[in-house]
Amino acid sequence: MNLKHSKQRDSIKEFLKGRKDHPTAAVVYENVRKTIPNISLGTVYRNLTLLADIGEISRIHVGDGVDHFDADISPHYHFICRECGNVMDMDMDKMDLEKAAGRNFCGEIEYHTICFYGKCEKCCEASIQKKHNVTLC
Amino acid sequence: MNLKHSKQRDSIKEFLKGRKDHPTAAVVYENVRKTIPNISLGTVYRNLTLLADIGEISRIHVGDGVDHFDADISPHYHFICRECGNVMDMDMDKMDLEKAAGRNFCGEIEYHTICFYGKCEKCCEASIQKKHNVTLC
DNA sequence: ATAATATCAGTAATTGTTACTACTTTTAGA
DNA sequence: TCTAAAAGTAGTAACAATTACTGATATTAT
Repeated sequence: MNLKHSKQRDSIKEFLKGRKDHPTAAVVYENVRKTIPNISLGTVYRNLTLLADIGEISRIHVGDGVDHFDADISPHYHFICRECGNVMDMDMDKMDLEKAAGRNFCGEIEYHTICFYGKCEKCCEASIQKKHNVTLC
Repeated sequence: MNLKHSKQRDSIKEFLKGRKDHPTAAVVYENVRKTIPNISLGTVYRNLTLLADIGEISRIHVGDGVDHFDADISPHYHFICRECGNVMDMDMDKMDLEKAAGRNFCGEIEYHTICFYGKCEKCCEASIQKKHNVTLC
């Protein structure tokens, strides 16, 4: 393997592993800067791309125009709140859809993604509070 | 409704309706230009966004960094060829996944998308031809 | 008709991401 | 443990997709 060690890449990977949300490159940059103040945004992008390419992290497209990254590479699905934009994991098994999909399809299906969209728990509570003008404890 | 009529918007909608693939804004622009030569790319973007917002078309994110648009707003899933980048419809029923997903989730699920990724029929054939150095009829 | 306003063309600005360049680290081998 | 090749880096410029702005035009209700 022609990969060399770098503390920048380590920090990026470590930061991602400590998060359960799905940060963007900009968020990774802002946070890794706390330990490596002069790290470059380009370095963050390059290493996120590299880590995703070699399969150590995964890149998530949720439709907000920004790439998100996830240290959890086990197969799972995502939920995106249309209110606050948060990306969270869905606690459900991965579906065996590819066999069903392949019945009417002549190419080769390699993998699939599912995104659920709606309003997350927090935003649901917030809108109830707003509607009834009360504060839940 | 504070919507006024415009031939630009009509052309955009009509072009989209005549396509079974899922063109990008740039492709829409290039084609609508054949009937309205001095239409602006900004107008295409604005109207695609407007039509998507009012639900007359849908915007598709497949992860290639470019937005695709689809005049077919009936619920269905997509396949994206990782070789040629084509976006096509999957001929399968929409799954009832939201009930299952909601069991361990406290927010409100409004809709979901599924994207299958792999190699399309054409690209499969092309790679077989390349491997065996033959031309299929 | 005409006034109000949605829409337009053209262009500038913004945003997320990638490429480039000269300098710095890492690491395998003498 | 030197040393030099290769990978990595910071900083910045470039890029591509998209959006915002501006003054002009088209549509529609009255």
